[in-house]
Amino acid sequence: MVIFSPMKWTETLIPTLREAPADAEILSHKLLLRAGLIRKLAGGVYTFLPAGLRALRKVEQIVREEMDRAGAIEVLMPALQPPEIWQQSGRYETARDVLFKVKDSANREWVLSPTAEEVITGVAAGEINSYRHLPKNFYQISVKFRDEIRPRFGLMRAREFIMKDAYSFDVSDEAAQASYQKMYDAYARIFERCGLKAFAVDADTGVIGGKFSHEFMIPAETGENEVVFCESCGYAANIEKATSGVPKTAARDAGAAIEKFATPGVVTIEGLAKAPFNVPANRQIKTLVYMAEGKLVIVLMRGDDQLNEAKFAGKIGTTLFRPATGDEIFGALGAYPGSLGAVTTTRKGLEIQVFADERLRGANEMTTGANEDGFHLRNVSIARDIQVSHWFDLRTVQAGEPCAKCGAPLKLRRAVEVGHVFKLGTNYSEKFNACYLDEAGVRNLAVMGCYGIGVTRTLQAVVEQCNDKDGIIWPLSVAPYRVCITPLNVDVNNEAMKLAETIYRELTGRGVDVILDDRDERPGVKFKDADLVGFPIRVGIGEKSLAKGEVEIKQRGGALQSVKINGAVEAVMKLML
RNA sequence: CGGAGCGUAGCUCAGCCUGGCUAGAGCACUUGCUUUGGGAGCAAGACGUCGCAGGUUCAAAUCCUGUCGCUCCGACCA
Repeated sequence: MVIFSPMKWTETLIPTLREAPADAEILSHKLLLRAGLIRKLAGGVYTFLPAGLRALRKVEQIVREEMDRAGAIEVLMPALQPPEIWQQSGRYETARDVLFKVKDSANREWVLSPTAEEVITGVAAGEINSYRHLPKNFYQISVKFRDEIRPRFGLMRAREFIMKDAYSFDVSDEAAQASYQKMYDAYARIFERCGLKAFAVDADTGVIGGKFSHEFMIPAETGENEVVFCESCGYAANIEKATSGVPKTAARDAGAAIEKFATPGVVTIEGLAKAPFNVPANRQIKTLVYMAEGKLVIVLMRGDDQLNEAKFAGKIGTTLFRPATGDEIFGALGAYPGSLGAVTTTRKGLEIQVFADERLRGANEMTTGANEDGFHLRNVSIARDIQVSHWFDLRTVQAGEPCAKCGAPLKLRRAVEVGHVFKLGTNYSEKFNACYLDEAGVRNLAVMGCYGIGVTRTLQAVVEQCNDKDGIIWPLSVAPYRVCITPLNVDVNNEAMKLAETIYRELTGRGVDVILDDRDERPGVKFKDADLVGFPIRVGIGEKSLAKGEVEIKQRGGALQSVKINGAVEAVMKLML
């Protein structure tokens, strides 16, 4: 249990700023800087100053308590990891974009841990041999490193950050499901205790792999995720994963022969939708060409739909793809983007795989590119004219589409991802040979789950959600100090200061973490700073209230109440229940 | 990785276009006086290799080249 010692303001360091540094963009980032909680060392790399560290430790402690309560056991794994284990899992390649690598003086390469499946599965493989040892769930709270393409928004997307990661090992799928549910429930409690309104959504498993996953999201306009949700039945999913009940493209009277027509200079869906062509976007087939692990692939979407790259990555089994260049496309198909199509007779490279979105299945009388610059084809029937290798749901859901479950219109909102739970299955167990002997003496692979919480990101999410024009409004649970005592005169012989010291000692004696603002500053400065830093409860002691035998107690963002001096401590305690 | 913008005092910024003497303001900091219930006033003071490296020039914060860093947008729709 962490002990939170009391503190006098002049003895710690809380360097508040009137103005936010110019490189902070979003509110929570500005507030963390202005309130003197963090300072930037480099892009995506931050120092936690004393008050910021206290808030961080409180978030960590909540996480720790809930992990322990859920039966997880704490470990600490190295941040410095040999690249061999990353090669063994295959993630040296698949996660190479985010892996930080360093070299030692012997020129040997090391990986700075962005997560620890490789290490913990190795431990499990070595140390867990029997069903009697299972289930086990290991967690750690530690610094992680990710070579983010673009760090931003302070702690929200950092190169170095603190993450709680947990890894469960079970004897069976059912048992793993129970472990997953325990973590899911623990996460809900953690975010609630942090004062956050979090909700869980179906999510893509991404580079980590695995069977399915849920993300815990905090609604925020500045969030980097888009979430699809249904207010009627409760369906919620990350846009990368979301599906809807949109109808397939209507089939019309078939039979008309394909007809090539000139479309000089028209290279966009919008262009073809305008006069003189007037082909609505939903009667067009969009032909996308990607280069995936050295091979070209064609993706067909309806003209008014957007390809969802996360879904696509899941279907082709790699994230290592990019849009093909104009020259690559011309070489294979004989036309540049804007005039492309997958009609069999016009395709040159028949070995190219064609992925098509389900919404196009059965569509006819469609228009698409002719693989000849300046020409398109009309009356295209997918079934008749295009060889589709794979049909998948590849489209991005849009707001207002009917919910696949209940039909109510879906909504979209932005959110910050603060936690992610994965049902992994046996991917990593296989690669690291994490096996156990069951009761019959048969060798089985352990079934895994993994679970992450961005601790530093969660802290900033609290700030993003809890603030007003004056500054942060910390929930009691994670406030750097719960109570700030503000004597308006700090002379040691002054009655206000004497009373402040008394209340400070009494609250401290009752285990309350309290800060005494003993700075010799004008009242306005102290009030402004207390509001900015965001202490939940402020006890004001000045001559005016002293004359009435009272002190003032103010909840941050709430009303001010005057209480008799001898009832002050009780009144404060009552506010913390 | 591509594009755009920005690097001048601890913070916010001006000065740069149109080169010119000891480089400025506000806030913060130090000292003194006054003030003291919501970011005080006056006075004095300290704080800068103008991101770095080249170049042009009699002369560079200012112009040119390179480089590093920071921020934003994008990295996708044919």
